Amino acid sequence: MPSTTTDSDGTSPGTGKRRVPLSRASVVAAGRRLARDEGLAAVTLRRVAAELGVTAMALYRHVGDKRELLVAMLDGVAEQLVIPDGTGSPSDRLVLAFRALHDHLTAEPWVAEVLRGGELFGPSAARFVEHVLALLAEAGLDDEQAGDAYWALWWYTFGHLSYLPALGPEGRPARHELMTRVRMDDHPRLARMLSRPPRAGAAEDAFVPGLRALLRGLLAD
Amino acid sequence: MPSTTTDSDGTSPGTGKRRVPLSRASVVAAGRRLARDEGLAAVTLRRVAAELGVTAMALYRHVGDKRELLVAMLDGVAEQLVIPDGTGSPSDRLVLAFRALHDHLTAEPWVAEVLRGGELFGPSAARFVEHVLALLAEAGLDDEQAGDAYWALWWYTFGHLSYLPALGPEGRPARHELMTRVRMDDHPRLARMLSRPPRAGAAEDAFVPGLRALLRGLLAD
DNA sequence: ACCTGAACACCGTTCAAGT
DNA sequence: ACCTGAACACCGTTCAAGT
Repeated sequence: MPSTTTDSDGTSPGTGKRRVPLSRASVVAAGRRLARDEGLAAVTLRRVAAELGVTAMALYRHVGDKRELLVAMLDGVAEQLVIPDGTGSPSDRLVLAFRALHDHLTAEPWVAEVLRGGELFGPSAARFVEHVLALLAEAGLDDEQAGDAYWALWWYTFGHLSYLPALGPEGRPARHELMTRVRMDDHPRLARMLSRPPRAGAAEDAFVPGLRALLRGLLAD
Repeated sequence: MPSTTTDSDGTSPGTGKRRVPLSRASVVAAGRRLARDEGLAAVTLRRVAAELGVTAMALYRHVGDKRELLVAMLDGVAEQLVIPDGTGSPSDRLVLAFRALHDHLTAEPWVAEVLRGGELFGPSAARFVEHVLALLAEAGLDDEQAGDAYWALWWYTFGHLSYLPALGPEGRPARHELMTRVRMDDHPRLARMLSRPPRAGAAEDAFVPGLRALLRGLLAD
């Protein structure tokens, strides 16, 4: 019945029978494709299933529930992260690591959204955390200091990723609405900040200086 | 019909007729009460309406749509923020301001969730931004530097607020699940970080030192 | 003017049933 | 073993109808 009524799923269905017999990997891959192409909101079990030419209930045989699907998607991203390293100071190498993380996650914005859902991270992200903790130790921090510093760096990075949409072109209407509702006479500096032409990639360019500033403060005794 | 079948709304309904004739303010107040007591997920138009002894559709006369309700709730919180100030250095006064913001928002965790939805903030938050920008200027930053510094401070604060649930007792199951799935032999430092007894209020206590570190880096020429 | 009832197009999830 | 159909208990939102 739905095969004749639905017409908005232009990819795999239409070929009639499925080639591959539906595995956990294919479900997760379909989820990632959907998230990348149409945003996290498009990742519903029904949509993912449709993408695979199958009903939503068939997915439960492979993923448990939706949360598990999202975590699996997350872990796929973490797995693909390449952590660059160098021969400079621990601080320089930390900048390198976090910039790589930042760029990697910026390329797939839905990841920040899932992380906001409360997930710490998948197992594959452990590599990154371990790498950062080792560099912080090399810089002279003890276990507890390194732990706190790791979280500070992550909060900064995560906050940045979360606010990219609001600062980018997508956030224009919200910023405009705000400017009309705030009495700008009483807030001259805010008015200047909001009205300043948002130079291309300003938010991205601001990330590294802020990161360096945070590191300078964290690593200073 | 629903007045006899529903029995889970213990507050206003049950008194029979409503006292107050349903205003925008009462709708927003009901939303905040619900968010505070049962979390943001409980704030559905149907639940808010039930709380007021009314149908969901009645709300549309007063709030436009759900997003508008959430922004109005947000603005109520911002309005109640008291920004303390002192006579110390700009840096100390910035710590004072952000700590007040942090404590205020920690008390109502749903706010961070709404902000994650992409809202910059409501008009009432303009006071805070203006205050911070003025202090950054006093510390010697020009408009552009102050703008970047403001965002760095906000990213840090927002990231912290977003991760509080994951680090607190609520996040225990997720942390535990993670520890079982990661090969901890390969990640000794991560293992130590996750297994360390999370001292009471560790995340809260880590906020201010990280904030000071960030400020030190941002205000250094 | 203000509110309601019924409906629409969605969700995640369960469960008995098919092959 | 693997998938489907139908159903349940929800969402936000629209629209004609009531008072």
